[in-house]
Amino acid sequence: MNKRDGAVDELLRAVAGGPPRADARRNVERLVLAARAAVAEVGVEVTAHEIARRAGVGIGTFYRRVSSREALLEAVLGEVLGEAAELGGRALADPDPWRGLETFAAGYVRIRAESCGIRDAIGGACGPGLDRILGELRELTRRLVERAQEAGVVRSDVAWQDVPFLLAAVATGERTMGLRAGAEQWERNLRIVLDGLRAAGAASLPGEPPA
Amino acid sequence: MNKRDGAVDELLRAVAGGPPRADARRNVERLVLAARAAVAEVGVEVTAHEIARRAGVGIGTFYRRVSSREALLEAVLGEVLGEAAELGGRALADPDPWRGLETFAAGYVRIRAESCGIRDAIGGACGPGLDRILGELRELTRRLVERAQEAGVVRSDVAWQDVPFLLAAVATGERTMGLRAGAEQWERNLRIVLDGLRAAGAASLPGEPPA
Amino acid sequence: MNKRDGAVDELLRAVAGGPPRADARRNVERLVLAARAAVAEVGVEVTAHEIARRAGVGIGTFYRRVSSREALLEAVLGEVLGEAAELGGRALADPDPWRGLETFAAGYVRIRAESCGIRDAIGGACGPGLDRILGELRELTRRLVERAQEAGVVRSDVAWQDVPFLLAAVATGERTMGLRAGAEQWERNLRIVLDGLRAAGAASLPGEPPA
Amino acid sequence: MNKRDGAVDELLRAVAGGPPRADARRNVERLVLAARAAVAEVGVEVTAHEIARRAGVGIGTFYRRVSSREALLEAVLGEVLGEAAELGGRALADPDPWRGLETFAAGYVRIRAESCGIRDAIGGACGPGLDRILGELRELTRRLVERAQEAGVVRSDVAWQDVPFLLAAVATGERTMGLRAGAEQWERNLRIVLDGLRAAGAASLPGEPPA
DNA sequence: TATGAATGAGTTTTCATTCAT
DNA sequence: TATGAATGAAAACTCATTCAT
Repeated sequence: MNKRDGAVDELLRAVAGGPPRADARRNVERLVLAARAAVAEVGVEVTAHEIARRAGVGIGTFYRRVSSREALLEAVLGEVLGEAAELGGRALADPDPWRGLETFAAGYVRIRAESCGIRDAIGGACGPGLDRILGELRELTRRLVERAQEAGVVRSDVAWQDVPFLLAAVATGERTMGLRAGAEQWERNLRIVLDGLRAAGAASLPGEPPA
Repeated sequence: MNKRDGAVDELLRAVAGGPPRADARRNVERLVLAARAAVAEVGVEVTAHEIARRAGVGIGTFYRRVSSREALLEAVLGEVLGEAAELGGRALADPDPWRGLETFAAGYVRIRAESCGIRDAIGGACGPGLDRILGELRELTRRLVERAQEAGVVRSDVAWQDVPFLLAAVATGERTMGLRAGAEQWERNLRIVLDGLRAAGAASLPGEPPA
Repeated sequence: MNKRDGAVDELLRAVAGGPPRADARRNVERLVLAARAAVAEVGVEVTAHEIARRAGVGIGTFYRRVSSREALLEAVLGEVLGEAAELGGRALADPDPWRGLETFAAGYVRIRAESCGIRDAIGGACGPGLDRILGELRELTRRLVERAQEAGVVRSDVAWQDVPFLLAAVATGERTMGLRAGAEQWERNLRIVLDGLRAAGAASLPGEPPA
Repeated sequence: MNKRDGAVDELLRAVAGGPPRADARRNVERLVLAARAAVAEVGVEVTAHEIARRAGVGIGTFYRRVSSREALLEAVLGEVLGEAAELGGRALADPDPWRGLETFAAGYVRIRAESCGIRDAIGGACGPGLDRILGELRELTRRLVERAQEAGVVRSDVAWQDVPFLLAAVATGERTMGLRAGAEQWERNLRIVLDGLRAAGAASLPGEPPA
């Protein structure tokens, strides 16, 4: 049972009392996978029936395993965040503080963009199931940013809490102001943001860092 | 009748032949106002009934005045964009190219944030009613950015088309990674982005600018 | 005020106390005319607004003059029936009993077909406003048929009350069984029916004539 | 599963992949039955809710089983036409050409009258689901009429395509010209029409037969 | 008086969720 | 247990009719 199964386990625990049967686990896995693909393809508004169909299970099984459509989406989110945390761990292992931050930023943005529809929900009013992974992710972000600041490659007026918001911002929608984004638009955005984060920055930031 | 009534007029024109009656105009205004507030509060998915209720009119009046829920949202968008364009004009009148861009950026982000729910739709598949105002806005953005580049205060590897995407990104959601944004979060984001846009930037941007 | 204004007068009487003003009468006439054209064009399901628009009056005037959409359709019906009765009178003046019946039949079918949508309602649950004209029409039919029977050109086992039903049927819909009717289909139908009515007929009719 | 279940099967096939469950089939049958009765009673304009109520199912089941109100009406039509075609087959098996035609005519009119509201739609712009059965019905009609003409018992100036229109005409409404039809009115009408179709007929028909 | 603005019940349809098979 | 049938509360939108201007 690797780290990324956390979301699946969460769901299984929520229902059963005894140890989950093998087929139950398989169905939950299928549902999470199908939901992720479906969200990526048609957006967060996918219907429960559509997800069940893609997972190859009946709608009855869907609700027996998942308790609600929203709970499943939360589980998908948990998976995505788990991947982001893994990535954060690897980034922290990079001896170069700036490169580590850069790597994490790029990966985080990409992962987030892939689960495009749910991104609005990320960090939103999530159930307690996501608290642990979110906490982990915050801790990783804090360490990556502070290490980079100590190394003098990130300006010191930035708080580590600013970074999640900045990264959340990078993956914009397909279109704005009547313009259509190319495939690399978010990479261009990220470059600007990272350049803005470098030590060079002069004026101090307004307001307080988020809590 | 000031410029910002454009959207209201648009809707009135779509239905009646003669000059619109006072009460009709009042109701359209109420509807646009209510829709804007409702979208800001509960998101683009507000129901027609809810908007009608907030505007204090019957559902029949809603559809008589507005033809469809989507048309009303488009009108709200038109209003928001109109305000942004006004702001852009004033920014271009500022003799300092950097300050002009900065002013526009801050205002644009604020205006956009106020109509938060529709922001995803901005620039999306809008009806022709918005084409004119979007074109105007693009032209303003182009002139503001190119003027700043000619003055050497914005890095030259940025395309003016990047700027709308960067600004669209700045006003992030309330929460991310379990953190809650303070009221000035978008201002902090904007500062970083603007610093990233300054001439100092070294590496050239990847990919192609959006069309 | 000729005979065909009966329907208009009916409506005027239903509302006003004193003698109807000239413009009131003009508006009712317009409404009946517009309703007739509208029904012929788009069917009985025309909306009140559409009729008002075609008549060039407001919807308020519509209801002030007409009391209800249904009442207006009934008035149209009254007009149509009035024309049919006029025709019946002329047919009775024809010295040839068979030719008289034939003329009436053809005209009645044509008139009925023109007000195609309301034909289902003809004779249906009409208000008392139509009773007089319907009675007149029945009397004319009776005399035409009985005169022809006395002259030996219509079989005697037919009751005059059968004829309205036979004629009502002749103007069929545009399509049936996947076939499309030509413009003269009802004339072909009528010819068959008239031939069936001729004295030649052998077997007596089943059941009782309608009351 | 007899022939008359064709319409039910059609609807079931449209939704499910595997073999339909017993309760699903029961509900479709109920819906088709209820729709048929409802149409006969209140006309084609019956609401989906009303049909569902009569069938004793929820509105959700209505749409799960039937896809749309119109599709259900088409299915009802299909059933009716199926019954007519069966009857036509039996009529063709009758060695007496005239009696065969007579039998078919009577049955067709009766069947049609039962689904009185949809009769306007018969042959109208139907979906492809009805094309086959309509074609079958046309072919039967053609053979019945031509056989009778060859036997010299139907006048030769009639085209077989006239017959569907004539039969469509026989089943008139309940009331016309203020008269109320007795139960056998359509039988009386049919007798006249059939007598008109007999070989005796003199004058040739006007216009062209329908295509 | 004529106008047309406002009304809201009613229509078709969708979809999250429950429950019988 | 897995299935998919059934449910019904909305949602968008229409239209006959009333009422303020």
